[in-house]
This record gives sequence, C-alpha cells and structure tokens, in this order.
Amino acid sequence: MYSLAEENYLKAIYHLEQEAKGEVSTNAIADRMATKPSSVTDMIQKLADKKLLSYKRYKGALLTPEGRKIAAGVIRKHRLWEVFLVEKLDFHWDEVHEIAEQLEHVHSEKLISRLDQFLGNPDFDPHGDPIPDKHGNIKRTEKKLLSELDKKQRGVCVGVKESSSDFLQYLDKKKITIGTKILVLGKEFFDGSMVIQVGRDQFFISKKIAENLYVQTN
Amino acid sequence: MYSLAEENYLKAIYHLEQEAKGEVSTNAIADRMATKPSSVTDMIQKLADKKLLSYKRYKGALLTPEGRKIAAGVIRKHRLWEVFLVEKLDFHWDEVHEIAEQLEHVHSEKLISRLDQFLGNPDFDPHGDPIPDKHGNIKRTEKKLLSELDKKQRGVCVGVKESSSDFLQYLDKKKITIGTKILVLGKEFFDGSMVIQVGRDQFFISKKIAENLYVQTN
DNA sequence: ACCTATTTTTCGTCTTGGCTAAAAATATTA
DNA sequence: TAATATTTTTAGCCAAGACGAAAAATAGGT
Repeated sequence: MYSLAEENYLKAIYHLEQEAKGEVSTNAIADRMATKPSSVTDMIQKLADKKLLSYKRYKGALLTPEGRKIAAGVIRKHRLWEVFLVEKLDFHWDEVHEIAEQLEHVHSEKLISRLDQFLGNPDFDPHGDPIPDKHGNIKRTEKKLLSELDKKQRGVCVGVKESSSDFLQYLDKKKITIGTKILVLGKEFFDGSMVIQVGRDQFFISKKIAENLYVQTN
Repeated sequence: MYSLAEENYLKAIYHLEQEAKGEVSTNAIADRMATKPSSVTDMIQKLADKKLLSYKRYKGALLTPEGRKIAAGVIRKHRLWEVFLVEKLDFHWDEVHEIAEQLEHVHSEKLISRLDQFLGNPDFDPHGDPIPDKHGNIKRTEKKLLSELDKKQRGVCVGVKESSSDFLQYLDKKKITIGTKILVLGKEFFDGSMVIQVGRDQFFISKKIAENLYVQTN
C-alpha cells in the first residue's frame, strides 16, 4: 500500500512522461506538484529504493513497469470517480476534479471494480480522457486537435487539452460537450481562427480554443 | 478543514460520549483507537486548543457543540457511504465499514448533499444506525434489544449492537436483515435463550444473539 | 576550454502524529 | 490515613514529508 504522497508523485510523473516522452526532470515534477525541487529529490530517491522508478543523480526519473501500473491505477480511480460524479450525482464536468483528487486515494480493489461495473464500464471520463483498465492499459483513440482540421472537415468532440474552469464554462455556453459534432466552415490562416458549426449555431472561435479541443474524425 | 487524525479522534470521542454519558477518559480513547494514552493526551490538548472539546488535566474530555458538529458530520458521511456501497454497489453489509472509514474523510459539502439526495435521503445505514442530518441532528428511534421482548411479542429488526463479521454473517444465514419481522415464540428465563419465528422458519437463538439485535416494537 | 547560469542534490530544520519511559496525579484498599 | 495501584501527563525521540540555504553537477555561451 502506497501513501498519498507517493501516489501523487507517481501520478504526476506518469503524466509528465506522457507529455514529454522521456526522463522527467526534478524541476518539472516540482512545478506540477507545486512543491520544491529539494522535496522532489527526496521523494524520487525513496521511490527509486522501492523500485517504482529508475533514477540516476542529475538525470531525471523514469517509471518502472511497476510504478507505471500503480500510477495508472490511481488515474483509473480518478477518472471513474469523475464519471460517477457527473453521471450519477449530476455534477458539472468542471467541478469534479478536486473531489476526484481525494476519492482516487481510497484503497479497495473491490470498490473500484464494482464502481466500474455500476457505471457501465466507461472507456472515457467526462473530459474525454481514457480510463485505464484494471491492468493499467489505456485504450488510445485517434484524436486530434480541432485546430488541425481544415475547412469542411467534420469531427466529434472527444476531450479537452486544457481543462481550466474558464475554458470548460466557455464550452458549456457554446453547447459543446463530449460527443458534440463540429463542422469547420472556415479557417483563417493568418491567425488560425475558425468559423464552425455546432448543431444549428455557427460561430467564430479563436486559435486558442481550437488548439485545446480534441476531436475524432472518422 | 480538519486533518484525518483529528476527525478520527472526534468521531471516537463522540461515540464514547454516547455510550458512557459523560467525560471520556484518555484510556478509553486510546483503547478504541488502538493507540497509546500518551498520544491521546497530545491530541486532546490540541483539540482543546482548537475549542473542539473541553479538557481539564486528569479529568477527561467532552466535545464542545462545534466538536460534536464535526464528529456528527464525519459519521453522517460514513453512514451515507455505507448506504451507497450496499444499495448501489451491492456490497454486503459486513464488508462496508473499512471502505467507509476512508470515504468519510473526503471533504466536499456538495458531494455529500448530492450523495444524500442520490440515495433518497436515507435515515438509517445498513446496520440500522441513524444518519445525522446536515446539522448533525440524529433522528433517534425507540429501539430495544430483542432480549428485552417477552413471549408472543413482535418486533422489527432495526439494527445490531455488535457488528462483527461473524455476527452479521450469522444473521444473513438466518435471513435476518433490517426490516425483518421477528416473533418471540418462547423465552427461557434460565439462560435467556429464545425460540423465534422469522418468516416461516422457527429456530432457537442464544441470549448472546438476542442481546445484540435491536428491534422496534409498535 | 573556461566562465557563468541553471538545475539538482545535500544538509539541517520544521510540523504532524505517533512511541517509550518516567514522573505526577488520582483512586483504591488495607 | 497511609500505602499501593492505576491512570494520566510530561519529556524526549522517531518517521514522513515538506522547506530553505548552500554545495555540487551539468549546460550554455564565448
């Protein structure tokens, strides 16, 4: 059984590995966890002793398969609880993160498998992020950023890159959610802005919006 | 926001106050929490500083209204989560305690009020214990021990005193659960044993069983 | 290659919540 | 009431996880 602090470090390192592909630096971990580099060094040495990651002084950290499995387990729990909060307790998708941060540390294999079943074995969380299975494997989809689409292409919203409250509320206002179909009506190459169609509405979106919305094209 | 340790102390003291009516001794708290008296002294001094309980050296502890409110809040969460586990995730009532011990420390007012609503605002947990409302008030029922009933009296099972796994499994085997109607067919004054009727079955129960089963008579 | 800036680590310290051993207060019993 | 037993507190210590300051290693620029 791993401590809350250990689980949070593993999770953060897991995410940083995905984003950066390769060793994760002490500073990067400190930034993401809002802690100090010296604290990070302490902890990654401890996690290295426990064989959850490999670490050479000054060279950054890389999760071992065991460490990765534990991190994926925490992320699995986090995302399942988010589904629960949104689907069953009618929370809005921009208010579930903090609560899931707490729920993800409840230890019970049986609880999480029952929860998974209760929710209908969902593959994605309310933000469109994939939920690892009990072995830590993730079903990856071919998703791209809306900004990568060209004029007249269609896509289905499957997630967001940024998930700040402001951004999620913007999407809500525009009636964009997971599963929403989007058609690109026009694209301005000068500033990357677009005009898109959502349902019967047509409107303008900035490059910044388009670069933070994942869509699936089929 | 109170720490996990603080919440657990408050909860333990709350329960001991109910059972013993009056100041709670250092040793009693240490026993219940499987910790040492010296640790208890440290913590109750800390809680007294925070005005969550009143404490005079060598005289035991008594919760303040504020401390009692917090304790009741933790118990409310514990019991609501137990209902969730049994009603929604099909857990057996003898396996939910440990999980609820973890879930009860998740902090979110909104979560717990939504959960309450989702569960249909239950008044009792799966063991028949009352669930405090959001203000910490408990709806007490006139429950008595089965052992207090006389021959030919009827009662409805509303809870258990002991909730050991062995006992709960015994009840399960005998098809006794919350809401089960019980008729006392005979009572032996020599050893306190009884013959009771449950549904179409009639069987013998020992004094020990009868003293650990709460019933409501009406 | 050298000097400087940045990153990372080490070291000593802090807080929380435990513990043991010993001292102090209270309770009990002769 | 005096002696003893029990309970409670105090004091010093430990581990986890965080911090800042200073030292060490690496990276960059010339």
